[in-house]
Amino acid sequence: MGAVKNKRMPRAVREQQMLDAAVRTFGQRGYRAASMDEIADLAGVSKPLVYLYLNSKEDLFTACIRREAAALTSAVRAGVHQGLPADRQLWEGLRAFFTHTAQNPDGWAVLHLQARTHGEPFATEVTAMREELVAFVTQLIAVAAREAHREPPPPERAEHEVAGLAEALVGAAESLAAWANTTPGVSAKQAAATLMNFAWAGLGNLMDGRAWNPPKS
Amino acid sequence: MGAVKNKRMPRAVREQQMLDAAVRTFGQRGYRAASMDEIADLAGVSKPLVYLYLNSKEDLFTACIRREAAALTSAVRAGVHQGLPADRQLWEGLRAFFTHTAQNPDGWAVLHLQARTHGEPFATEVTAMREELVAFVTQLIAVAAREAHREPPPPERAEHEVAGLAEALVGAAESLAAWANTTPGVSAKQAAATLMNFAWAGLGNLMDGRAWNPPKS
Amino acid sequence: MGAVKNKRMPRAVREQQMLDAAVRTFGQRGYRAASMDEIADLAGVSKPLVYLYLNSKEDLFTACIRREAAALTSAVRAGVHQGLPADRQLWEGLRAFFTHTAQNPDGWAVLHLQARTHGEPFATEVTAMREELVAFVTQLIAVAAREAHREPPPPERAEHEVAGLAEALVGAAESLAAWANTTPGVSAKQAAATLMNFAWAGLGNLMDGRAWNPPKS
Amino acid sequence: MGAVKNKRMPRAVREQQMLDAAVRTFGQRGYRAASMDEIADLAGVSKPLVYLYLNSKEDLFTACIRREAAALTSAVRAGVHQGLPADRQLWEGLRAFFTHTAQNPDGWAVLHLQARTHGEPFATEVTAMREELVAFVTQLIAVAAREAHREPPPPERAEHEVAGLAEALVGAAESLAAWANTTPGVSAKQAAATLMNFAWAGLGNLMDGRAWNPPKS
DNA sequence: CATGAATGAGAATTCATTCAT
DNA sequence: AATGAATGAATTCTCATTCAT
Repeated sequence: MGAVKNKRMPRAVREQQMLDAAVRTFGQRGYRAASMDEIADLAGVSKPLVYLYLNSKEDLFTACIRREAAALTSAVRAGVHQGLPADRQLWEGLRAFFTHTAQNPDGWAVLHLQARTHGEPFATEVTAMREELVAFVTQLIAVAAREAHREPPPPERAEHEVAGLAEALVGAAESLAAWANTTPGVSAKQAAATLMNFAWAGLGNLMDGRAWNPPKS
Repeated sequence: MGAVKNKRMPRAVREQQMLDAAVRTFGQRGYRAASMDEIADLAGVSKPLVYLYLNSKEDLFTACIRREAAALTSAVRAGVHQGLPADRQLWEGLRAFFTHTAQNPDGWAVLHLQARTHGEPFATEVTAMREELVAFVTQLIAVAAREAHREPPPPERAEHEVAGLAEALVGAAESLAAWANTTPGVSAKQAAATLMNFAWAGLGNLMDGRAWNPPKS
Repeated sequence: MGAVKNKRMPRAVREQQMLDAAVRTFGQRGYRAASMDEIADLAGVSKPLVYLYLNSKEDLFTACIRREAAALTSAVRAGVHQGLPADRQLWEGLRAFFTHTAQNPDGWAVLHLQARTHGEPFATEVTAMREELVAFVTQLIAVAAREAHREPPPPERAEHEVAGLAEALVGAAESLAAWANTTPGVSAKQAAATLMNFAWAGLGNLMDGRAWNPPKS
Repeated sequence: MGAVKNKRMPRAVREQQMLDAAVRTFGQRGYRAASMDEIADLAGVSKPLVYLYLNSKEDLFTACIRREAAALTSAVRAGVHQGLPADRQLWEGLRAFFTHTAQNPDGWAVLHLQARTHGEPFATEVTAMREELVAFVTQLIAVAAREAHREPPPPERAEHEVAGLAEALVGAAESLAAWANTTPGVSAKQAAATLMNFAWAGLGNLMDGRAWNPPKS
């Protein structure tokens, strides 16, 4: 069982305990495999109470997604200090992102794996967060362009490219994180640096129009 | 329902029909949410036949993973022609990758999302495929370095850097593919181009020693 | 259907109802042929409740065995009054045994037939009860020998002979009980008398050294 | 797999192979737990052939019972030589019985455990065999009475008593056999002698009217 | 605020049995 | 004489969800 079975706690506290238990369970077992029984047990309450506060499994999962998404985006925002040069801002953002996800593996699993793997009510929830992060990167690019005294790329063209870039970055980051964790002699910081390098060069090229051009065929 | 109704087919054929149905169902619903009933229905056979040929849900899922992994790696291999310059080879590989995943969205969902989201028997299956792709990319990077007549960096340092790059590239490709599949208006070729651009610049920079260096803090 | 319909009973009560239904069903149909559906119906509850309280078919069967074994051994013990002469004690024990098995034919079928017919988790359960009965009989035989003021045979030889007799007696009682239960016109008392007669004569002969000796061949 | 998969054998041979496999499987797994698949496999034939020759699981089981019952009764008859004194005949009969059942544990399990544990079509089958054995013992008692120049007990009274005795004997024999098998220092022959003693003394008493009488209570 | 008691609906898996060849 | 292909009908077990207190 999880928390000590304290009787009579204010609702807000109980709800957080439930969400803690739910995030942990969903993250480790997956949405379908997680059972309300296990979650209630882990939270140290009875099942009916979970239903009373959070309505249904679907709603509970949604609540998890929202809480974890909010936590992640604020962690990233909190890590970045306006006024720094753009590359430094990107670096700090990446670092905050990696730190937070590493410290909340279950929350990250919920956001990245479970929420995307289980159909429509949930995928939409994550999209909001994703868009927020993309917006943040987009803005950084604008800043970088200004610093370089260059015109930012026309928004239309940029949109897809930046979104794709964000996807690529997250995927690369995940891969690198897993790889760094399992390869001796590679530190998290080194992995982050590799990624930053990768990203910064790519960004630079894109903004300069110095693109690699596909052959005709 | 899927195949034309029923009637006495040789085992090999039936098995493929079942795998087709299973990949589709697993890819769309997820491992847990997919029911053997639905799969059997979609394959146009009765459930017992599915069990007779493929033993269990777990085995069926594993068979799906293996088939799709094999299909993907051969598609990539088939796309690449030895003898071309390295950038061209990378481009062809990426294109083959994105094309294949775009044409087999369910298969890709099985490999990228479902197999990784559902515990141990399955995650290991995908690892093999992943390693094959990483090895392929690693080798391409080596070729590229040779072509550029540049001095290879001291082996120790290089090894990790190249491996990290390969990991990052594959991870980025995986994420991008999923994104391209679910984002209307993004073609496989565009996705490939985005990534290629991104990657090539990063590769170039790194090989030139023009690396971005993390601040001290 | 068994109990009066349904409605909110304390767990202990429900569990006994379930065990009643299970013993009846297992005893009549056999372990494999009995279905959890039928048991739940007979108990007047839904299947999930049976699983909630008793875990699995195997556990349910084990619980039946234990309950019936305990009931039988206490019935036998309760029937015997210390201080009586040995033949009288044996007689009371046998009577209690046959009476109890006659009144609980399903329980006896579970113990004697089903538990022994269905593999390892169960056979072991019955062994404990059996050993208790054998110990009880063994001790009675010793008492009888003392009462007869006869020289006990040299311990080494005696030990095996007494143990063998006790085994034989218990086995005979077990078979007779099953037979009496299924043969009309045979009362528990008659069965007990037949066996007592049989046993007492054999015991007397053996203790007098009037043994039947196998031919050489 | 059992027999080498010989093609094209005459029906009679195949049938015996099937019955061999069936007896083994039924004896070890029990009637319900034995699957036609396993039996067919063990016999080295396809399932449809089993159905072609033996119709159904029920019929197959019945055929097993009949074959094993016949084998057991003829073994006992063959062991006994008319003309010997009655005690000697009983001894030989017991010996033949123990020998045969020890050498055919699966067949004996089918007859003694499975057939009696699984409802009506089968129980009746065994009854025939049982009656034959009881008749054999009854006749021996008559012989013994004649030898002792005593009147045999009036048939009516005898019937139940003798049947009960037969039951008790079988039960005792089984117990002893199991006990002898698991207790070091006890040979099968000793066990048989213990039983013979037990039985012979009991028989003598019964025929003499020297019965142990239950108290009034 | 909190829970013990209870269930409808569905999940995976197995099995005896039949057809068409 | 023999079999590969196929299924209807159970069976065990799980789960999200609700009452009554």
